[in-house]
Formats: sequence, structure tokens, C-alpha cells
Amino acid sequence: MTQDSAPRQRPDGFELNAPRRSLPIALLRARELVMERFRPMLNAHDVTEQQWRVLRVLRESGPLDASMLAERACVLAPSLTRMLRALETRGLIEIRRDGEDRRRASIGLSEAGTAFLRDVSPQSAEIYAKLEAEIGAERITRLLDELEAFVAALEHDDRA
Amino acid sequence: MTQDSAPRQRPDGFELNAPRRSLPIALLRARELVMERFRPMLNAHDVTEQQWRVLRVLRESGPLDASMLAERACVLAPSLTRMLRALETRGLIEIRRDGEDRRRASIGLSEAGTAFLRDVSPQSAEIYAKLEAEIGAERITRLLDELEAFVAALEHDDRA
DNA sequence: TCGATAAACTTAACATGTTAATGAAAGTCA
DNA sequence: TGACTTTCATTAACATGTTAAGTTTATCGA
Repeated sequence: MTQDSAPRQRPDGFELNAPRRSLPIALLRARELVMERFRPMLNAHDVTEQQWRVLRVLRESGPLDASMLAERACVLAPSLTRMLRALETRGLIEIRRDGEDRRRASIGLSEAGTAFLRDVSPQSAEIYAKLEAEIGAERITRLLDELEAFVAALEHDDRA
Repeated sequence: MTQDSAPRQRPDGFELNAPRRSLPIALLRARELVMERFRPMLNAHDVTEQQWRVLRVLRESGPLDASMLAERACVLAPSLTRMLRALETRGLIEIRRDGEDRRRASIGLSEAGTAFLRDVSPQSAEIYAKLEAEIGAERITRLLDELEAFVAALEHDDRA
């Protein structure tokens, strides 16, 4: 989407443009196609895709401060602030101020949050398994490998 | 992000979870790292990432109706409606009702929009070229190939 | 031809993305 | 110690994502 190429003169006189394949759009489409399969399940349990990411990160990592949580869940800090309010109201998480550094918070799953994940995760796993069965585990592995290498390369020379 | 695996008992007694690599998060991170490089340029020209996608699609495809434009630019219809209002106000696009089917619209670049793209595209191309130079064109090509195959496989058996 | 359906938007309502600014608490250093 | 800077988190404001409902115009079938 963000690359460009020189305009090409067409016989009909309209100047159109045939850019090379777009990395951002390709990533967006792939992601959309995957999420499409999970969305009905997430909606059924009344959690957004981002809330689900946050809950999962908390289960995988244990209690975290907001900055770390935001980074690992791929959510911006202002979004996280709003989401935490909702999740706390709903009783899925617990927030306490850190004793050492009182700017920092400690965010963790509540009992209800843990139970919620225990209930919903199997359905998520099932959808993923179906996906894997349909298009092949190897294809997914290869894609993940490429993505990992790509991200590593980009993170390495950030602003080289 | 959306897959799951069985909890693992840890020596410290906390039940954490080590899921396999997450496809949605990997796609999200990769995309974010790419867009990071383009954002300053887009902000400087006061266009959002999505507006930029829409403008580029219009240049590449010529006038389109809203549905087609939304699909190609990877934007939802309600978002597009709002964006078109802004872009038209700004004078970058022209919207006219189709003569045949009056439900349908025909959306195209205005002169100003064409000029805007002509001015900004080189900067976009430059950023992309730098990205390519840094991490290697082959790596990008491989990733695009994997993404393309993945999307093709998913679109093919949609709800298999 | 009329009534029901579908198609192409559009609007509404709420959640998140994005940037800038603010508040409070640490950290730094002369 | 006290001004300066940095960090963590929050708020504000606006754009987009997402779903559901509504409007207008086509289309289809009895």
C-alpha cells in the first residue's frame, strides 16, 4: 500500500498505476482472514479482540505493569487504560498500585478472569486447530518463520 | 494470540501458559513495524494510513463504487463513508451518483487528489526503498509470497 | 404490476487507534 | 537540597473498527 511506482501510460489515456505488492495490505488481509474465524466466538463471550489479547497475556505472563502489558498485547497505552477500566468493572482483572514505585500499577487476572479463560480457551484452540487442519500446519509454520525473521530484522536495525 | 495450549504447572506454583506462536499477533507486529516508518510522512501530509490506502487504490484502479473501494482498500463500509466525507471536503476526491443504479456511487480522484499523490508518492517510495535496502528485497519477497499463499489458501476454503 | 427481498450505502453507538498534553512520582546532578 | 529531566500512567480529541439498524433504490416472483 505504501510503495509507489512510476505511472504507466495506458492506451485509453488514463494514467493508472501498477505498484508492486504491498506489504502492509498483505499483512492486513492475512490478519483479517484469520480474525474472521475467531470473531464469532469472541463476540459470543462479549470480549473484543484486544481484550482477549490482554487477558491471554496476563495468563501467560502473570501480573504485569501497564507498559509491559501494553507492549506484549500490542495495544497502545491510552487504549489499555480504557480497556482496563472495563475489564476491572467486569471483575476479570485486579489492579493494584506498586509499593516500590507508586507510578506503576500491577495488573493481574482475578479468579473470575482465570475461570473465564479456562472456559473460553478450548473454543479458541478448536478454531485454531480447524484452521491448521484446513490449510496445513506447515504453511502456518513457514509463515510464522518468515514473520519472525522479518520482525527480527526490522527491530534490529530500527532506523539504521 | 488466539490459540491455546494446556496450562503448565510451574515450580513456583503459579499456573502460567506457554502457547505456541500467535499468528494474529505476529501479523500485527510486523505490520506495526512497517507502518512505523511511514507514519511520520503520512502525518506530515495530514493523511491517515487508511486515507492513504483509499487514495492509492483510486489512483491504481480509477473511479470505483464504494463497495469495491472499501474491499480493495481494506476498509469497512461505515469507515469509508466517514472518510469519503472528509476527503471530499478536502477536495481530494469527487463523488457522483451512478446514472444507471442510483444506489451506487462513483468515487474518483479530483485534480487536487491526483496532484497530491504525485507530490507525496515519491516520499513513500523512498521509505520503502530504504526498508528494502536495510532488510533485503529477497526477505520481503519471500514474506509476500508466503502471505499470498496463505491468503489464497484461506480465501479458497472459507468455511470449509 | 405489486409486494417481498436483496443490494448499496448510511447512520448510530460504542471500542480501539493515534497523537498531544497533563499529572504524579522517580531519577539526575550541580 | 532543589531545579531539571525522565518515566508511568491518564486524559482529551479526533479517526477508524465493528456491529446493528435504517434508507433508498433495484430486482424478483406471483
